[in-house]
Amino acid sequence: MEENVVLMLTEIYKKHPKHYVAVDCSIFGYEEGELKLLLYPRGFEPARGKWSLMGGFVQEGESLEEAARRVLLQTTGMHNIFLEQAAAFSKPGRDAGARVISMTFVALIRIDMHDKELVRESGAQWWPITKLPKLIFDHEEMIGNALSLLQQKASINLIGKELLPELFTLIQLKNLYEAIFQRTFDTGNFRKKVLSLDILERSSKKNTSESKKGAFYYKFKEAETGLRSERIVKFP
Amino acid sequence: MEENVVLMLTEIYKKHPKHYVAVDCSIFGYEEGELKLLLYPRGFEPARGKWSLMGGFVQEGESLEEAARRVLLQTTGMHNIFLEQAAAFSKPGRDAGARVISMTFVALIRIDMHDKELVRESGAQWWPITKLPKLIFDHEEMIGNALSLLQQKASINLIGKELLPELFTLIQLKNLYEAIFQRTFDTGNFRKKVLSLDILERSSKKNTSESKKGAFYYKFKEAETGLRSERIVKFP
DNA sequence: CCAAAAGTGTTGCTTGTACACCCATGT
DNA sequence: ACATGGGTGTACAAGCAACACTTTTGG
Repeated sequence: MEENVVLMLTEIYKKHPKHYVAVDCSIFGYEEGELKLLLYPRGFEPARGKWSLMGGFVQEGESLEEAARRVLLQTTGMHNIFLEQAAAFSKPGRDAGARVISMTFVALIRIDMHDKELVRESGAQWWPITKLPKLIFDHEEMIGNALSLLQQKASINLIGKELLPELFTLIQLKNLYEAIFQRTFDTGNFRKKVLSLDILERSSKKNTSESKKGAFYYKFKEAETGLRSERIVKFP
Repeated sequence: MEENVVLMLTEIYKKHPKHYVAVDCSIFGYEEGELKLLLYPRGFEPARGKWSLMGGFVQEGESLEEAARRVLLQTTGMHNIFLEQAAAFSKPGRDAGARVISMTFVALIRIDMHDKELVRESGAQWWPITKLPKLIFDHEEMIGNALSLLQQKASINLIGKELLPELFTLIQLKNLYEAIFQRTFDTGNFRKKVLSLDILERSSKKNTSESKKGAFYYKFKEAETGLRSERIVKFP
């Protein structure tokens, strides 16, 4: 009897096809004043060796997020990466190898924290967002979408915690924002805006390597888990 | 030889499991001053008869968007519905019947345009967003997410074209926004803001049914395909 | 006439933007 | 001493929010 019910249960599902489901991660980092993206050469046919986003297939017992975290751990060696769903790409012909539905994620990591060995082994490289190589399939569209989302997010939440080192100067933060939005911001106005949010804390240390006068290091306050969301910069 | 290559191609994919993929649509409409959602009683086990979002399984040759449009056509009789991806729900245990990965969509429709017969046949009903019934699985979370997205969108793009009749008064538009954000807006300020966008056109007709004085009907200008995006209301 | 909704105007406050200017210091 | 980036101050414009006021018309 119990078996019978189970049979009926699965019956309706069985009428429908199953699909390969993958995740692809746009991994953003910030280094040398540039916003960068971690890309790797695809390891299998078709399009082996071509540049692509980090990705992987979703397994039986895992959610999309878990699959994305697994991929990130494998390629960067990091846990606890900031991760957010972006969009699904599902056109039947999008992957030349098979019908694959792919969910994209935006990941933000601190370049100074990741496992450089692991990355080197896989042949992955950091590419400045302004000079990306040609990518497989629809990965360029994925990146465009991911960048829009990052801009969207950065315009209403102060980001930086995820991309900058523990301590950073306001100028570095401004440079990050300039890299994300590909435009300049007024120094004074940017400072005022950011400090008015009251989520940064000035440390006593100064960065003397980038200027003669030296700039105070700041860090994100502990408790503030980004709960407040206010417009940081006008966007678009 | 050719066969051999194809074999190799598919080999790597074959190592991975396939999944049921579904779409679930949060169908919003606006009627009698209330924002409403179209729900229907689930037609099969498990949870047969319980309220749920309109959904369906993704078939072989169709994208997620196409699947969503198919579902919408089947249930409302309408083509060309405004549709936007929301989020993916993929926790392994989320569907009691089988492991199903579901992509949610936000659909906006004009209640006056849909096929009421078709809706009645399926047993579907329009529920005010403020008084929803209990829903299956994680559909309540899906709706919460969809509503946030709708608010997000409405805060930077003037919506209304998708939800209101061809001709509408500014008061009706304000009521729509009040229904979406569950708060009131100042009449004068709302008018000024909306008209300053210069995307509405005043018709010569007046609506005399809702007031003694009568209110001018407006409509969206033709060419303006919503390309401009400006903050309409502060959100949050 | 007057209640009620439509529509306009005024005012003060907050925010954004441009830009001038002072500060500290290594060379 | 001065060039260089760090940091502050000011002044005007734009945007926002609150609310008073005028208009129209059916009952």
